[in-house]
Amino acid sequence: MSSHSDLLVAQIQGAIARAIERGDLIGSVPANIPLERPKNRDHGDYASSIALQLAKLAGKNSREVAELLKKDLEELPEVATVEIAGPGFINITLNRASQADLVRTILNAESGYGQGSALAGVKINLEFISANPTGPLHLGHTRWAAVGDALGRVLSAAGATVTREFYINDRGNQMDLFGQSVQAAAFGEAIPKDGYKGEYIIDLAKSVVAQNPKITDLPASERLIAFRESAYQLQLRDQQRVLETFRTNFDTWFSERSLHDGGSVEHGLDKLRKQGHVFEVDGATWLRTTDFGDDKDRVLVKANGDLTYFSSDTAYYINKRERGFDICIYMLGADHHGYIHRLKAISACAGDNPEYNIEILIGQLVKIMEGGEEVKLSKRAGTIITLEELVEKVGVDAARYTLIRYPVDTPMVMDIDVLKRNTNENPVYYVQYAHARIAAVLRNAAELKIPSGLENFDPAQLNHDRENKLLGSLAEFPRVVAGAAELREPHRVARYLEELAGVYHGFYADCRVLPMGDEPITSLHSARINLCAATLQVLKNGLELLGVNAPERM
RNA sequence: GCGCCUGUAGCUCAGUCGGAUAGAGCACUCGCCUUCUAAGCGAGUUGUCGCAGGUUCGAUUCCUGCCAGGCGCACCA
Repeated sequence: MSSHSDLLVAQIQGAIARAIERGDLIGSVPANIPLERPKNRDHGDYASSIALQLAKLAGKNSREVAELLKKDLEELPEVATVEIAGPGFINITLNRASQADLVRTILNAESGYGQGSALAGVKINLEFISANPTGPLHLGHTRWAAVGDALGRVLSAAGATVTREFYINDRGNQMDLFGQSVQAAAFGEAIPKDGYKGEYIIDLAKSVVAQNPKITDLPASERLIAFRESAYQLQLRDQQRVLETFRTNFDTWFSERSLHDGGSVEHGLDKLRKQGHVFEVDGATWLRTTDFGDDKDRVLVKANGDLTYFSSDTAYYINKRERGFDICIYMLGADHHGYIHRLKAISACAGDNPEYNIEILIGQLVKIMEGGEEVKLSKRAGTIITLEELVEKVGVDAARYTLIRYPVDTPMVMDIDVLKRNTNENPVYYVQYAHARIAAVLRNAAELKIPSGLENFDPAQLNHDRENKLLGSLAEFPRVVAGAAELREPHRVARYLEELAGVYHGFYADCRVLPMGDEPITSLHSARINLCAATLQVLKNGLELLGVNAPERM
């Protein structure tokens, strides 16, 4: 993916090196050259403020420094003009035809356009949702289902090997309480206090009994376990089914129990002991997480011999690392932000680098508004609205897109009424509409038998301002994907697509693509059709990264 | 008390590495469909980037303090 920006950066670095050799500049060549696409079109296709940074060190006026670099840039065949503006900005305008050649790059790369290699060779474990198998997935899980899945796609696009993992919290008191609740429902008894309520418990009880009618005859001790285990399996399968319809697929469903049954917890404890961060007080076994920024030490084994949930966490982290993952990403809800320090401390206690091997992303809350009021009721779960209910209301595409388009560290409000609307207010339709519109143009072009292959593509034809702007946006895509992966922020892809859709609509309004009436067919028509096809490809690739459909017709 | 997150237009929000005149959508005003999807396009109006300092050529962005809001601080899971 060699882009114009890479080319320009390399040329600027070369120019600086030559200037240093001549003695015009002192110091070394900076590794990072600032190069941006200016908001203002008068500032060229690309602009760099490098001269302002170098001026200090060189003891020269920054405009003088810019002049030193100007000639070298002008030598590039791809560059049309170089201007020095303001305090010393270098504004670069590309040769139109060379910029239009991007269409060729995109159409040849197809779905590969936008893929990069920044994370090549890095094995990432991406853990998200990780709900208890004791009830339906609700709104909080839904945000992660959408964002986590999109992040997985974006990281893969950056070259990483990604494993999506769902940690099943299938151990502990909650499971027992769950079993008791389902059993009580089966016998029509009162749900134990602090037990699970909601219609789904009754449905589960019916399913469990239907599956195994003899369950009610079992002796009490066996019966409770049987209820718990059957209901667990049914509820887990229900979560899997719902996630599948939401287009969120996991590579690994990791059971907390398996950590204990497989000896991973003991193994983890051993490892931490060897690292020297385990101690005993009051009969309990502790991990000295305060050595690494936690505000208090944490108990691994209680005085009564029981293992804490925290012990599972440590064992799980160590297990992930031993499975070969370089980076373990945890996506947690806002109510778990207190876990950041202790999880980082686990990594440090295990002898890893907590700045690299472990990352914790915290997602803030989601609220749903409908008819001007907050929606809280859920028929199924009794309290909070479920993933399935949200999808029933607005569909998978709108739900996924809306959840992804905001940074996760800010609380968000989903307005159901807006999501049902098919207008500009609803960004998912805006982007999808652009895709469908282009698809229609290409269908018509094929029908008119206009030569449209790349062999008929003359980049020099594309010199309208709108075409130029569209090409500029298309060129940004690989950079946007790389940035989204690096910063773990898939919403950047969504925002980019909205901008691209807007730029396309502008082009469409001013640049007629197909011949009118009996107008003769020219190479401009062919060129524009190729530009449309390239835009279609980028919209499609972008939507694919979000797991949102790119419809051919709307 | 300690910790995490947030504060940008009337509303909902973008704005990685500090850059030129801080951007979208909605709302409001006005234009554009007898030929490619008007679910669209164009033009206009809207700001003490929470407050106060600091760092520097330059701060919405980085640092410190304060104010306001959300959330969390178990030998629960």
